[in-house]
Amino acid sequence: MPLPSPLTPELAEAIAERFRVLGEPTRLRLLDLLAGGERTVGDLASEIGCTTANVSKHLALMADAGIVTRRRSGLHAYYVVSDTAVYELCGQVCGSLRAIADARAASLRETA
Amino acid sequence: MPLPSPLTPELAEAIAERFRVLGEPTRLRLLDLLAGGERTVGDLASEIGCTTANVSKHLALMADAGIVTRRRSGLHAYYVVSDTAVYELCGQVCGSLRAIADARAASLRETA
DNA sequence: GAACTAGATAACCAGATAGCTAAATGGTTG
DNA sequence: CAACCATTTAGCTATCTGGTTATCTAGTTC
Repeated sequence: MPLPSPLTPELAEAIAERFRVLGEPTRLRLLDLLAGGERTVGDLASEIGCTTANVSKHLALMADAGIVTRRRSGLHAYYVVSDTAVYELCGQVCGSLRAIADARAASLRETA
Repeated sequence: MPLPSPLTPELAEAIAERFRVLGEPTRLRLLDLLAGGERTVGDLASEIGCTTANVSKHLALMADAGIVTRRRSGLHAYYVVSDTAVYELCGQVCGSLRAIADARAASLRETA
């Protein structure tokens, strides 16, 4: 299933929206903590060091985006990552960052 | 080279920043147009339908991020994608979006 | 049902940013 | 060097959003 070319504004917006969800460090840290399995809001909040209200908002946003899902049990809400492709994305971005840093270091050397 | 766990705030910010660069539909459309090879600013601007000033700013931002590089020749500035991994990222995101849409459609059917 | 707890939501503020117009820069050509 | 051209930058506005505090909801326990 190839992408339309030129990319339509609508599809560009849909893809961009997903990137925006991932473009926030607190959310990436939450996803990282969730890599070990489901966790509660308060648990995540205390580990990250911010308010439960804030964490709840981030998780709700990611749930809307289809990245995490929620399971209620008693007083607690357990969140789990439903789209594990996000970890691949993060890994690939790290690869790019490393490659760019290396290239810049090399160009500094040859200019010197 | 594994990522540190838990993800440090600094690395989370670095990864998030790259996602933010991609989290803008106009930039994604520019990258799509650049998939065919290098193009000038005015060329890209007229194809997308916005001001050259705006396109120039977007391209400068992506150049800072190491995604595109610039080549000046006479009056023109030719931009080209230097980190082609961005196309992989977009493709993966499209895959996720499709999977999520399918899953939601399926859950609608079974609830009905 | 009253007190308590976990989580969600509302209202608000501060900072970031995409877009515009206008002005500046750098290169070319008469 | 003067006119011109493509690109960049500056200044501005409107919008969006991450974080906070305060309030509300829902489930538990006594």
